[in-house]
Amino acid sequence: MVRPHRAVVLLLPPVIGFDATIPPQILGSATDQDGKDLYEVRMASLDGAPVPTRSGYSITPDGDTSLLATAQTVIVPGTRYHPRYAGTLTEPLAAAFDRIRPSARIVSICTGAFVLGATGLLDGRRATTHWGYADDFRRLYPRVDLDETVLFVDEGRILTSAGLAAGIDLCLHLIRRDHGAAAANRVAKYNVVPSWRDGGQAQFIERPVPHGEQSGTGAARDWALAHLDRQLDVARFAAEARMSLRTFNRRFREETGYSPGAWLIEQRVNQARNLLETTDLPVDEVAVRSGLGSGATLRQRLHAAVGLSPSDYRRRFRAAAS
DNA sequence: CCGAGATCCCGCCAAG
DNA sequence: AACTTGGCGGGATCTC
Repeated sequence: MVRPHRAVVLLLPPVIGFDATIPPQILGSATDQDGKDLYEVRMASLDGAPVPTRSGYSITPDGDTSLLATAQTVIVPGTRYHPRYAGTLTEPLAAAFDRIRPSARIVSICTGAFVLGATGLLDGRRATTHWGYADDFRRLYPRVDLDETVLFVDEGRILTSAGLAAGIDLCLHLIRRDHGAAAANRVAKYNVVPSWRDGGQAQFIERPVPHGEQSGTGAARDWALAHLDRQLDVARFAAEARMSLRTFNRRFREETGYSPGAWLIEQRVNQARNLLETTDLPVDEVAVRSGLGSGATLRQRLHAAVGLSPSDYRRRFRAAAS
C-alpha cells in the first residue's frame, strides 16, 4: 500500500461525539503487516470552526469542506443538524456534498443517515439508521428501503449503519472489505471489540431492557452454555425450557434476536476460539469440545466468522492469549 | 467444492 | 375481541 486511504468525517452541529470519534479510532488503528497506517482520517466541518457535540464539548476539525474533495470515503456521523427534522439539505450542506468526488464512498453512522437521505442518494436503496428514529426516517424518506433490524447496510458505494456503536461494526466491515478479515480482526482485537456481531440490531428493539428473568429462555441458555460440548439439538434445547419447539423459537428470537440454532453456533464458535487461543488441543478435539462435531464443521464455521482456518487463527492469537 | 440427507425456522392458521 | 400457543409445511441452511 503506497499511501493510506483518505477518509473524511463531516461534522454537522450538534454532532454525536461518540459517532464522530469512531472512524479515527477504528480506521485509524488499522495497519498493514509492516505497521503502516491503512487509513488517514481527517475531520471536517462546514466552515472549519469547532463543532459542538450533543454532550457539550466541541470538536476542533482539521479543516472545512475543502477536505471533502480529497476524500476517498466520506463519513457522516450522527447529528441533529437540519435534515434530521426537515428532510432537506441546507445551502452549505448541498455545497459540501458537491465537493465530494463522484468515485468517493459515502458512509453514515446512526442519524447521519438522515443527511444521506436528504441528498437523495438513498432513494430506491436499502439503508438503516438508529432503531429509535426509524419512524421519523420513514416519514421523511418514504422512497428509501429502510431496514432497522440490521447493524449496517452495504450498498456498494453507499453504506449506512445503525445507531452509535454500530458505527464500529461498519468501520470493521470497511476494513474487512478493503484489506481482508485478518486486518479487520487485528483492529477488533486491539480495540477490544467483537470483530463480527451477528443478529443485527433487532435484539435491541424488541426488549431494550430484559424483563422478567423467570418467564423466558434465559435459564435454558445458561444450561446450554454449560453443556456446549454435548450434542444438543434445538428440540432438546426447547425441552430444557419446557416449551414447544414453535414457542421456543418464537420467544428465543424475541429475547435475543437470534434463532436458537444460530445462537448455538455462535456460542460454539466462541468456545472453539477460546480453546484455540488457550490450549494446544488438536483441531478435531477442539471441535468436539465445542460441540461442533468435526474439524470440517469447525473450519467452515470459523472461516465464516473470522475468515481464518483454525490453525491460522491459533497462530495469530495464541501468543496474545498466553 | 459437492451432494444427499438431516435439521432448522418462520409464515400460516386453527385452537385455546 | 385480542392475544398466545403450537402443529405443519417446506424452502433455507447445515453437516459430513
